Amino acid sequence: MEDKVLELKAEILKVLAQPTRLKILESLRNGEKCICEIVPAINGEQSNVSRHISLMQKSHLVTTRKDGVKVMVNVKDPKVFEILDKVSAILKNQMKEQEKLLAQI
Amino acid sequence: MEDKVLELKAEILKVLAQPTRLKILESLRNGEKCICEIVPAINGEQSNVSRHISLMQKSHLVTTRKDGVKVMVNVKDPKVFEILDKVSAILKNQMKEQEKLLAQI
DNA sequence: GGATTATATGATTAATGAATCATATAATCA
DNA sequence: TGATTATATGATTCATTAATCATATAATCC
Repeated sequence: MEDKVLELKAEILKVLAQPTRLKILESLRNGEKCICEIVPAINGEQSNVSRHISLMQKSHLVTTRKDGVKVMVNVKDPKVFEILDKVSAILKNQMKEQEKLLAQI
Repeated sequence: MEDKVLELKAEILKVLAQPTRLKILESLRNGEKCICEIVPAINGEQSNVSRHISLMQKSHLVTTRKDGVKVMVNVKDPKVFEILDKVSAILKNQMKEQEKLLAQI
């Protein structure tokens, strides 16, 4: 695979690879929310949440639209959630293996 | 979702979110390779490849076994490739949108 | 117009990570 | 044993990034 494509893929993954952004994305599973709803939902700081959403928008993982004073945020491609679910599945498998190892003690 | 779980998910994604590691993983799609094969396959530096593989092993994304002097590397969970494929799919969609925008000019 | 609410952003700090060079360890073979 | 091949690791450098505080912008309502 070409290097540029790999870098683009790495960039997308990098945006996903951050706990606060994962929290924000999880809070958007049920659809659009404004930033003012996301902040309390994830117990975050306004300026920090704003920056993270701006970053995710720049990398085209979320879309935003203005509704009066509010900025409504939505996850653009549901495949994002499929990726997060696959990561969960990998984590679960890892846990199972750990349990097996523990059982041998 | 609990914070600790989100951090674990972010850690897995962080391991994937690096071009050199993506290259290594892609080189392992067809199965086990020793580090000495991976280095030329991705046109990388020996010490760097060694470090990246060690890191992926610590986060349980690859397994390693010794075969004489060689260290054979394998991707542990094929779901990793499914994730990489989903990222590719997202990228392709993004490209398509860009083309649409360009066509409007 | 002034107050309020929602969002954005500059500046700073602290932490993390990738690459590289040099060198160390370790297994194999002649 | 000595040479060779494969891998690991310490030290360094450079770059990136998350969080936070303070403040700025911007829309809405009274």
